[in-house]
Amino acid sequence: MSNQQTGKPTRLPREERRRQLLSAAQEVFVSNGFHGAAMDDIAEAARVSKPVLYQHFPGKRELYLALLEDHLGTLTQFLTTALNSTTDNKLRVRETMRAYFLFVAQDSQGHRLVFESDLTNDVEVSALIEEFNARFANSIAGVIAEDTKLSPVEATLLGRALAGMAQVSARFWLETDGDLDIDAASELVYRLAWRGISRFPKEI
Amino acid sequence: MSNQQTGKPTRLPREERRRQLLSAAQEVFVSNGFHGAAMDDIAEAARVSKPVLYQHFPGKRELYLALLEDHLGTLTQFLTTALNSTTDNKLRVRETMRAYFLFVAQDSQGHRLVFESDLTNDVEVSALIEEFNARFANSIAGVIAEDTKLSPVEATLLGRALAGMAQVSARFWLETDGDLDIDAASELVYRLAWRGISRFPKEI
DNA sequence: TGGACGTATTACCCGCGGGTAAACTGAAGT
DNA sequence: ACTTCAGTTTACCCGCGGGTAATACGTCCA
Repeated sequence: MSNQQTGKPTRLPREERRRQLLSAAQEVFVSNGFHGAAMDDIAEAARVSKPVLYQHFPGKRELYLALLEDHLGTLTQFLTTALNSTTDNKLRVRETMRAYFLFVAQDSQGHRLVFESDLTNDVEVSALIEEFNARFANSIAGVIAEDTKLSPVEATLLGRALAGMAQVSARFWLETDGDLDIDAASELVYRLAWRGISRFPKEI
Repeated sequence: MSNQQTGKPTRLPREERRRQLLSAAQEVFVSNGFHGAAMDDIAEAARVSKPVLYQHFPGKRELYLALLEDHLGTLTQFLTTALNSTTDNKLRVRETMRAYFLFVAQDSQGHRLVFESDLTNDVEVSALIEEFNARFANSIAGVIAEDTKLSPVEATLLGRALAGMAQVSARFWLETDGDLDIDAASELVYRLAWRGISRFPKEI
């Protein structure tokens, strides 16, 4: 493996190289999954030899984890921004739904690592994802508890339900791009969610 | 590897052996995932030597697919029964949600293969799952379209959203068993869903 | 100018695990 | 009893892929 198709090794400052490696790994992991991605593939995608990879990351797993944490951080930021953008619960739900759609629509395809990981048997991976889901669902549960008289346990279940709704619908929407623009889609799902939870305790 | 801890090989009629192998494979796949499961593990779990496995299934992949199709079939049956159990859409949604919870609560843990597969990069696996999701979401979309004036595209998105809600909340509920019994949990999520979709086109 | 350190590379190791060849065994048919 | 054949086992192959020596190259600083 030569660094450029036919060229000499290009030397890069450590941080820059690291970013490049992460970006190459991202692509390969996204299109092949963790198990389908070979370290050789990633090295090749980065136009670098394998040991370079191991100078920056102790192993494949850690490389993957670095990316996963990265994207979970981004998504968390999207969501907290949305949640804090207003004090009106209705608008809060609307903005949060929109944030989900925006995250999924990012060109990095980071959502695939988060929501379609094929490394779910790794305890650390599943812990990271579960921790994120728990935090997010609990935020929603808080909003629900505020507007209804449901018990914490019940509110948490509904929080998970709505989080799942957001995640699944956003991913589906992305696949069918063109049919519905992002605003129309997220607005629709938001309305579904809001109608579902608002004034919940009352009949029908 | 001897067939019984300390015993001689036990000979079994073909069909019976096949069922036993499937059941052993099920356990191993469920607890280790596809990639974490070695054919040796499965053979050992079935108290059988590896070539026996290959007499019944051409390969690991096919063994996995057999199980996956099996569980998707079961779930499909649960759902169609629920969908056909009434003509009242409200009750239909309720029964369908309940069916989802019942499926997840089965002791076979089959839902893990379906909803937490780590073989999503395999085209056939993802096609099977996607086909199922599409069918189910479209059924819901039909119910929605019947009760609202949404376009097919919009109804489909909401169908996916509700399907995702059912799936995610049922799985979450299973993890926290004890807090809420299955009827209370599925009832709660059903109400969330039904409030969300019923009379959708009207404001708020 | 030269050596020291960080950056790369080539070339290799080796274990895990999917898959198989060949031989063994025991029950059923003649 | 002898054959036969399905069901089973032992013992092996071998490639993929994660991970690692050992080494070369450049650049900065004394």
